[in-house]
Amino acid sequence: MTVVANPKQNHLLDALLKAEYDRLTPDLEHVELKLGQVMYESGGLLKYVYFPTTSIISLLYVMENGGSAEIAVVGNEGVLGISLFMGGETTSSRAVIQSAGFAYRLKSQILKDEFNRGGPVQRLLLRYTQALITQMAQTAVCNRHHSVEQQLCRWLLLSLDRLTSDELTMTQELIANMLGVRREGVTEAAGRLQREGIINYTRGHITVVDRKKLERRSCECYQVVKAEFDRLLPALHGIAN
Amino acid sequence: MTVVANPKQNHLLDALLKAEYDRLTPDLEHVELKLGQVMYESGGLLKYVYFPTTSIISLLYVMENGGSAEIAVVGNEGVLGISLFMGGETTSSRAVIQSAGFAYRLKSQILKDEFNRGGPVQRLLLRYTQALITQMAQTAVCNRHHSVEQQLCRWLLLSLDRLTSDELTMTQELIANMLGVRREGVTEAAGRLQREGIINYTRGHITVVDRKKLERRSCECYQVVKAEFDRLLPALHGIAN
DNA sequence: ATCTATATGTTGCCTACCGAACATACAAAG
DNA sequence: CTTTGTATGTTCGGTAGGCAACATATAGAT
Repeated sequence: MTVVANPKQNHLLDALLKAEYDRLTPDLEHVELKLGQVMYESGGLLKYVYFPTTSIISLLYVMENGGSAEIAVVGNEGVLGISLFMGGETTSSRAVIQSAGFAYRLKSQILKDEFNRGGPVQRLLLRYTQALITQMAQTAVCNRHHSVEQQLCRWLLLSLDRLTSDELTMTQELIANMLGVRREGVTEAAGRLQREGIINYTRGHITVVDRKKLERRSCECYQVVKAEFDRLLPALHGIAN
Repeated sequence: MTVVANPKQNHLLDALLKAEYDRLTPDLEHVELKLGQVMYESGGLLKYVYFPTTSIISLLYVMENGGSAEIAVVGNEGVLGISLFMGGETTSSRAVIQSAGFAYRLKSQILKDEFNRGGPVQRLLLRYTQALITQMAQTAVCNRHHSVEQQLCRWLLLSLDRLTSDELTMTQELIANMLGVRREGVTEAAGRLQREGIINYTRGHITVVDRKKLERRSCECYQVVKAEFDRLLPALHGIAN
């Protein structure tokens, strides 16, 4: 893959009209994000917002007792740092790199100014936020009702959709952290999926072999979230919105 | 309580500047909402938005198999129908009256126009949305990690904060639906709380006797959500925002 | 005052998941 | 090619909460 880095790898940036795109590009910085890197700490200030291209960022809530749970993920379909333009300045969750890769970052103030122009950029960002809300809501439902295996499938699918390859670099321990379950639970579920030829993994590398079957093993939550993203953010290449 | 109905009973309306408040009031309709009434169906269009004054509305996701889970609640601190100005037009959740009472409703288009002016009303609504997002995120965490009893406490506290009285009209069956757990689980937890003199209930009426103890029995989620609402929406009476 | 719908109480069994402790086995570095 | 850190496998007992089936009690209607 010798694709030259390009802001348009991020769907939100890609959806901008030429005028806005040209206004923002000079300020976009291409940065590499390492696995496990903490982008935002709960309660911290947002100096930059990030538009992932090949990376995936996980929004994680860490409890007082150290337990954790993933709230949502942000990949090339979105942007990290919505609380900036929502007016909160900070969030109560932590943002961690779930899958190493690249992103374009932008100084907070610049995005804020752009947002406050109130034009298509604002509308686009709000629609994205709405999709993210759906993801969070569905996570709540999923946490309540679905088995570890179903959730693992959902999680793999959501990750897959945000990557170009069908392999993800991710230990079961880390997945367990994201899902807020024990590692053993993930091991068992993953073992089952492997035995049935749905996935394949070795020490931190998971390859999805049979995506169709994976979808069938997942709970409805994956489809609900995906459908909502597709509805709110269909592929619009500079078509405004 | 012979308080004359007043839009300012809703904190968002109360926070408006005089100019905006005067612009909107002529279009506000005072309506009564009955327990169990469905305000929005999943996927439906939003004809009105609602600013509760004495009612509480529950955002509920209903799964394919009929199971359900509450995503968030909306009371006198907020507004039902954020997806309107977020650009989604619809949501994937259902909105049900959890506690009967009154609300002011506004034709969707009017709020949308006001939002699109981009002034303080927009900022206020976005900050509210941010608080709501926190509530959803915390619900996800809570569903993952906390016991039925802890969740019941959190739920009672959140409801209490949105009412003027310390009594709520609500069967255990309904609470169970909201929390997405079995009724028996609620019965047990409620029984324990009653035996310890924290609450008191009889056939659909729950009275909170010792709020302090209730807070101690709740998980951290209640405080996190409350703190975020207080931070983002402190009592601002027409102070703009 | 009685009836009846409905809210609450209770019990037993079952499964998924937790917590902890430990065994194995692979990959990368020396 | 061996070492060693780390990822994965497995097992055990414990428990919360699921599902089902039923008992009781009370508010409100007649």
